Amino acid sequence: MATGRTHRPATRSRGIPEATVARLPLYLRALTALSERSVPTVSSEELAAAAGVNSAKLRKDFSYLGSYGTRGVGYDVEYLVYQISRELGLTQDWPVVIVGIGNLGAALANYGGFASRGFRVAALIDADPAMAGKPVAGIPVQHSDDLEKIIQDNGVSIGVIATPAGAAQPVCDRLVAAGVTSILNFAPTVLTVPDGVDVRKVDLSIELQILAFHEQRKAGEEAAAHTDGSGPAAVTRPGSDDSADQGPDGDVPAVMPA
Amino acid sequence: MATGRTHRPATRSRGIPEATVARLPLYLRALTALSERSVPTVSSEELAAAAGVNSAKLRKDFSYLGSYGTRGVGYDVEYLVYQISRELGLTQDWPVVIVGIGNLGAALANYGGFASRGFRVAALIDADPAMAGKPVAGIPVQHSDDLEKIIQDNGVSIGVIATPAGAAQPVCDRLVAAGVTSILNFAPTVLTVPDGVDVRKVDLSIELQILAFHEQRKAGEEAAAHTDGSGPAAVTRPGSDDSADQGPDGDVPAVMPA
DNA sequence: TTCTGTGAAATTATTCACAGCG
DNA sequence: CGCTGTGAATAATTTCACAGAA
Repeated sequence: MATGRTHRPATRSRGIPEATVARLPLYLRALTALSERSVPTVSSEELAAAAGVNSAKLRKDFSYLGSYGTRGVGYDVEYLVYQISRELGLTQDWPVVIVGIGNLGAALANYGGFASRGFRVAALIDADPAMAGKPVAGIPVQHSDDLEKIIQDNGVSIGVIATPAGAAQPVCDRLVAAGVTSILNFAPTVLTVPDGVDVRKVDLSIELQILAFHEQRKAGEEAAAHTDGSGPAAVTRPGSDDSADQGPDGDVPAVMPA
Repeated sequence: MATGRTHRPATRSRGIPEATVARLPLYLRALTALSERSVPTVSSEELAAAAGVNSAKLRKDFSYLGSYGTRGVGYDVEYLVYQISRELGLTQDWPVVIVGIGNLGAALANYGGFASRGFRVAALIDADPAMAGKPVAGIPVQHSDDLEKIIQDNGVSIGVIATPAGAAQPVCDRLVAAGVTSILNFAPTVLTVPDGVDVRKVDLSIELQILAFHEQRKAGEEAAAHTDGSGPAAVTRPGSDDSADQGPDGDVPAVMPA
């Protein structure tokens, strides 16, 4: 468990449910687009469509922030942009460090949307001495020996880990020791952090595996038989003797008939 | 939901809750690590710790798959690896295309974990003619004119979109028209897809914004005043006159006193 | 009349706690 | 005994549906 004992949901801040918090950026993006098109007001229905949620959910979400709409009219775009930005803490500037400047780290450094709203790449850090000084996205890479100093000098509280899996936990520990309290982890590892540190994870292969699950289900729906037989055929139940390992599809009854 | 009208949860397949499905890859990774260390069995407690969840949840999750454990002992690592792999559809091979070979697309193509388990990068596609033929991660980039043919020739059902935001929806439409039914979207856009197509989204700036929210909350907890004043100061409520706009922090009353 | 804001109901997810198998 | 599997209890989230402001 990333956090030790479940203390407080660690999430229900000011009463805004975590699920709502996770959608605020979505609304904000849709609103920003409207703002750029100089659209003055928007209804919950329209905004919900733009954000890909349903309007009841959106209204409920907004109700946690306050009563920012006008009945019969909708929401003032600019005003709502500001309110959500403030709620998300984007009216201030967050210096961020990226640790691990490989393919992915470099891509992140170059990612425009990164810097766009409230976030600023304060430093790029890599363990490879050969990288040191080399500019990536216009920012010179610094060696990880100086990690602590970089964090402190820049007042960084958000760190992005894009190292290989093996390096992630040590890097995480150093970041946390140096004062980082929020971590975005791209390495395929479960990070252990002390209480009070937030970790969010972005994991490509997990997302693909979830898609594969649903994909398989779809396939099994139309063609009930697709038994491939190519799996590790010799796998047997440890305790029990044999029983039928069923094919990969949908609604077939038993899997382990005792 | 990216899908228009909510039809069917699109998610509750074979009765396995979506939240459980989302954790199976986590368990699988932890189990694979154990397997590589030749650990024969593992208790729910140990495995849960390795996966970063609590053991009751893990047991409940596994109970949806069947009774794969042995009371008093634990779970057979190899057997469970196989069962979860099969459940996730990873005993078969999923050809994947990546569309948009910029920084991120290239990083994805190079990402090892991608190919590692059940997934194979069947093709890289980019709209830039200058990219065509250039190998990335050992795979020659193909031009997007041939997208449909590539999908069909390779029997691709999973597509990864790593294009700029503006190109994402058109690319998505073409992928879907060509037969792709699962999409992993890295572009910061809400994709609209027909019913039956699954979309998962990976969005760096959304993750950062969620972290910023919690970060701000932490800051507000110790120092109630951090009023920056740098926000769009001139923003006023559209309809109403004043009323109490509540402030950004925890439980402290007002910060935006009209 | 239109569209927000929100109680209440429905659904989904998590956690508890313990019966019972090995 | 130890540890799984699971009903039952609790919590979180989503959806419904409608009162009421503009």
